[in-house]
Amino acid sequence: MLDIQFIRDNADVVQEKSKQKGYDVNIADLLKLDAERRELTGKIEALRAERNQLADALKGGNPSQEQIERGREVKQQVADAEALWEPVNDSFLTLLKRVPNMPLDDVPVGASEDDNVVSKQWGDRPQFDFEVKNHADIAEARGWLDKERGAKIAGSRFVYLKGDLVLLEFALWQFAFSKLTDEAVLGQIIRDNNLDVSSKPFTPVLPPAVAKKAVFEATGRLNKEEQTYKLEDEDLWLNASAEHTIAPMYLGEILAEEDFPLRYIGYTTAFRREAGTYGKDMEGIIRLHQFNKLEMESFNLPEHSLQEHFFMVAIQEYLMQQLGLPYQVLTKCTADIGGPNARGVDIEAWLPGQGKYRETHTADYITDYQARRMQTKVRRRDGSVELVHTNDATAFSQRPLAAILENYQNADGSVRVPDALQPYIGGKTII
RNA sequence: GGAGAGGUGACCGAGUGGUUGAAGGUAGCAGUCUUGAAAACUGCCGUGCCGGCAACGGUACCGAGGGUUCAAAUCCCUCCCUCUCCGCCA
Repeated sequence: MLDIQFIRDNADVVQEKSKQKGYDVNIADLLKLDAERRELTGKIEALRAERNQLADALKGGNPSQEQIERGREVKQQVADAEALWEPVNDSFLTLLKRVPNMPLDDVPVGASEDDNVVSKQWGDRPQFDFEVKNHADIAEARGWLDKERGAKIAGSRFVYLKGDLVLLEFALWQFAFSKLTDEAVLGQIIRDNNLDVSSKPFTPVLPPAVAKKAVFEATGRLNKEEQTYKLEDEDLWLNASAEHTIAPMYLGEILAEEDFPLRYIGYTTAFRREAGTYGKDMEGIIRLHQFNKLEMESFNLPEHSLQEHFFMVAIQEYLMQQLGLPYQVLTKCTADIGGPNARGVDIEAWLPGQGKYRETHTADYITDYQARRMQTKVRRRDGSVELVHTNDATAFSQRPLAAILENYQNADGSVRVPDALQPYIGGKTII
């Protein structure tokens, strides 16, 4: 959520930029509620001050009947004032939370994902002298993907992944873990991209796969009920990304400046209901209800967070380059970056079997928007306290597996293993 | 699942109705001393919101939410969590 003081001081900008992101919020209404809330707060605090003074005067004990009567009277007045304040406060908070983060100036203004800007393309698309297949056909032919039995057990969009594809997936995780925990590798990425960030390695983490509703709400990620699975009879929701359970790790905490940046590389199985997307992107493993993902999440000092964002994108590119997968980088437009984001980048891998680029990575630049609700702060060396910045980005999901199958396919239906993954799959060169 | 103990500031830890926003200690910051450092000593040292240029004032917060009372960290209720022992189990 945004700082209300910032909204008061920049009402026009906030209104305009919210509109650019496609958010229908009325800043004038919000400020009216804000003023009303402040006025009522003032009244309540004045009454409380009176109550406290009264109690203070009676500290010795033995209050007179008259004093007790007066105390009751003030108490009732406080209660009445609070009853007026509460609905105003609720409306105020509801509206405030609805105001999206402000996009940076370099974010293209757009109305839909069609207005995202391709900022870079890398790699040569492979040429084939046979009819290329998509990853689903390749995988099903090899017995690596069983959708029918997955559906029998758990419903559509749940699958069995089997055989060498499973080994390839774990090779992908191991590959990423080993690079992101290697300070020398990170240092090289930083130098190659002229970045000004720490080379502190990422800490691997296996977070809880579920969280309480209040925690999900605090992350500001709108995990609407139609998108998120809930456990029956429990106040627990299944995560839709490791980010959802790693970001709130320091909920309500004040961290020491010298510990920054705090970098995590977390693995979870994620669950998404994907309501409203049936018939869209259904092939293979592209949009399943259950998938595995390795996610980068870091907590940063405000002055370092933008560089950290670029660093995460650079890491994503490095990983894709190591795999030899052609990709393009998208600077997402205002309509597509999402409410909490000030900037967003997608990476799309080339899928020859489909003849198009498909999203495999996202990088989110969130400033303090998420930290404000989570109340995750840093105590600076001078003793002052301020909100941290959070950054997150995909390291790998399972989608790059689809890209590997399609880009590295052979005429006989086998698949060459990218050089970078071979050490992590027992030295195999072909599966 | 059963029995018991407990959740207080960055950390440890006092505090069972009013003079406690909270003793004491650690860490941190500033200083004295020292060639320098350490030690010792002195002072400062929670967060949010409202008002104020500021000094400061008001208010809220002692796991969360309710309640009792003129007055709650302290009493009552519900929930969450942690620890110990027993049971069960990957």
